[in-house]
Amino acid sequence: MNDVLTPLSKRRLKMWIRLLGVTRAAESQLREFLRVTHDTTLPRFDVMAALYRRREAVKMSELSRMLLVSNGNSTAVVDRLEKEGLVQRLPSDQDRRSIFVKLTEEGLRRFEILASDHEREVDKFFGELDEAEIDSLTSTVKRVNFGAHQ
Amino acid sequence: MNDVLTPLSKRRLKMWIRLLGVTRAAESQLREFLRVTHDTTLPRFDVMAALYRRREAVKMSELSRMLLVSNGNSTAVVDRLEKEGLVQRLPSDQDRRSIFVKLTEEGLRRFEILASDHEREVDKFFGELDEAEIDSLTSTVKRVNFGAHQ
DNA sequence: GCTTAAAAGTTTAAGCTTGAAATATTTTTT
DNA sequence: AAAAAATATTTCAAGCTTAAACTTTTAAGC
Repeated sequence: MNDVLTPLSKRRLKMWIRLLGVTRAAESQLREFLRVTHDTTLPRFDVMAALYRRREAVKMSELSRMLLVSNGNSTAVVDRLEKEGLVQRLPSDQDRRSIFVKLTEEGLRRFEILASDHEREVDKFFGELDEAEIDSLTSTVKRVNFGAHQ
Repeated sequence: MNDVLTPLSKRRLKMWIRLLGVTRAAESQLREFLRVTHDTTLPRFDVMAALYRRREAVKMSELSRMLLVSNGNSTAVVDRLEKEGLVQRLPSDQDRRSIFVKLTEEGLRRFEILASDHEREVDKFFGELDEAEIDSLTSTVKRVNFGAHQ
């Protein structure tokens, strides 16, 4: 199964398939969790998390870059969060093309609860992995990120 | 950065965020590749790959299970592949509720080309990783899969 | 200053995805 | 055998996602 005779490219492929499987399973569990216990979705959580991390207003385009999604996508998700009163758009003084987004008071409050529950859920999913495995996986994956993609 | 004082749950969270980032970047590159050079999509590729792996007709419900997607999702993607003449539905003799799907001749031909190009693209994306890293990552991820999820 | 190019965001059409409801069939219970 | 429960798939509405087209604004080159 871990055949040293198997070409490297095939092993990379198998790795990718595994990786994709785990990621989808985790996303599925988190989506279900967010839906059932917090009546929200993963994309909305992701946007709120990105805004929370910065703690300051973020430009729409920067948000898209942070989340690796298209601009149109950010627009749609932010639209919904705005309708729910969790984020607000702010025009820029410097550049009238730009629009900043930030969490509202309510959004901030909600996210902090959300985040700790989310962390617990992630912890549950990856509970099998010990310290060494976590750190090794993190650093390996980090190396892939540094490979100049696109 | 790799702080041993950081609680395990926080490190699991960081790992998950990294993992998600890499997976999305890879999916994005593969999607682009499939679109530009083969005029197809990742979900269609995934369905064809699942059917190819079995080499035999697969029940709709089994297909959904293999891909970790909902039944409605499989129905939609298979609909499109069927319209393109790449897969066909076959009613079951045993159980008139069940429907089998399989690649057509044309679908088989197309997939074999697709698959080798896809493998090359995956290889390109994960090119940074050496043998040891690949195998370590694969086995770690495999361990997560075995944790009785859901 | 004027023209052209570039950048920021939104809109649009098409496809993907989900969970829930609906349909049809089979199996189990009574 | 009839009723009830379970299973297999599809349909539906809503939301997510993308690439491409479009609008507005800014920057660069002349």
